[in-house]
Amino acid sequence: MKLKDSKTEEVILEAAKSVFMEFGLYGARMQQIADRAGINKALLHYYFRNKEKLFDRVFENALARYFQNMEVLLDESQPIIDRVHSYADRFIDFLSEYPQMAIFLIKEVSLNQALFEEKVNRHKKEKASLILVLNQGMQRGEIQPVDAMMFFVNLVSLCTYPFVARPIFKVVASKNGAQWDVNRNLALKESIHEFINNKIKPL
Amino acid sequence: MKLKDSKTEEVILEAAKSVFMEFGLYGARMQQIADRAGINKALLHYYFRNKEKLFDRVFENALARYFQNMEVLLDESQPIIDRVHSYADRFIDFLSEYPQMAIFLIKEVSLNQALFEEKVNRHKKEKASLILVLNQGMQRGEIQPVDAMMFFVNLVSLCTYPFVARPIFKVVASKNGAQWDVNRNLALKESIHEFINNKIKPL
DNA sequence: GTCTATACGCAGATAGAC
DNA sequence: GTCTATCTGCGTATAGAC
Repeated sequence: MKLKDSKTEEVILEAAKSVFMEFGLYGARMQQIADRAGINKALLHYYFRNKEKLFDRVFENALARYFQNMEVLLDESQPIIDRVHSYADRFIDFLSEYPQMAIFLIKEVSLNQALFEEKVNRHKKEKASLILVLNQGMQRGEIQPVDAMMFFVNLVSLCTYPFVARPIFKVVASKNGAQWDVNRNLALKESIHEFINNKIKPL
Repeated sequence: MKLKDSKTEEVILEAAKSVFMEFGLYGARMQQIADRAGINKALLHYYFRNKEKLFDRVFENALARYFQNMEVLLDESQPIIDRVHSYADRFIDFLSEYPQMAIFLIKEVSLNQALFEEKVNRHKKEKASLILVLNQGMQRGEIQPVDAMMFFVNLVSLCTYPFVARPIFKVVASKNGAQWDVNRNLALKESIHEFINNKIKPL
């Protein structure tokens, strides 16, 4: 029955999130986390015992947010194709707000796949899987038949990689007299909506 | 006039490449590079002075290979739309052979954008920019009008992210009774060709 | 050129005062 | 709970023998 969420603990978690997201597990420095939290290094260990455990907490939160996006898929009041459009929009909004999240996930997952798998399983209670919903939509004849897994991969790629590789795209853009900015999100969404319609919109 | 490429130097570079690609600049350990090269740690410093300089050499090679892909775009004997298809295919073949390359680039670029920009400039001699070629194609009426930068981002996303986020996709696939394997490359290519045709193929 | 041994610094973790 | 001071281990880098 612990009602007391220590203020300090929250501050630390917030600082840890920002540092871990920027530098990853191994790149992050406990000193920097302490600095951003405005406290001492030793206090980090007092609250979270060690770096891995602190990271775990941050990672857990990140994963929760990541999977939380999928819930829109379960809104039975909307036709499936609309849910897919919303899903893409939310995905991009999420990444706009936490641009480091994707690369943060990838970095650590690629270093420690087993850990990731274990953690994902803790979040799998939801049936809000795009692939599931797509298959459902195909059975009902609500959408065009597609390879659901491939569609999922394509869609997530279109949404995510612009954020993951933003530094690269910015360089390419400037070398070509083009723009690649946050304010291109709307155009990105439109482009993806077009993709979705081309692939699964009923004729 | 140095004709003599030291055998040891090559072996070290090969080992360094594999370790740096797997763990990144800061994650890589000189000891592990030495181990994979079958030599001693001190010898690394003898040949390359320090870790950063060794990394530089590897990074340089990676960038060269990365940009080398673009050359197919300049083959005037082919219609532009075919070049774009080839470009995508080559991109995927490249990433199949060096699956760590993309994430390797992203990791380090996101940590040190300035360095990346400087290095890219050293490779910019080529006019083989997809964006340039697209604009050319539009002027000639060879392809449908599109936002060239957005098309570039979409296309690169579709090609690259499946490799970058492979661990994640594998987990998702297995949780949904689907497959996500190297041997899905052909299907991935087909999917991307469809995207290209939808976007820019003349009616 | 290649090795062993070692110096050096950094970052995570702990001890212990307050 | 929060701090300062300190220990410890690891990883880069160097010295120096062969």
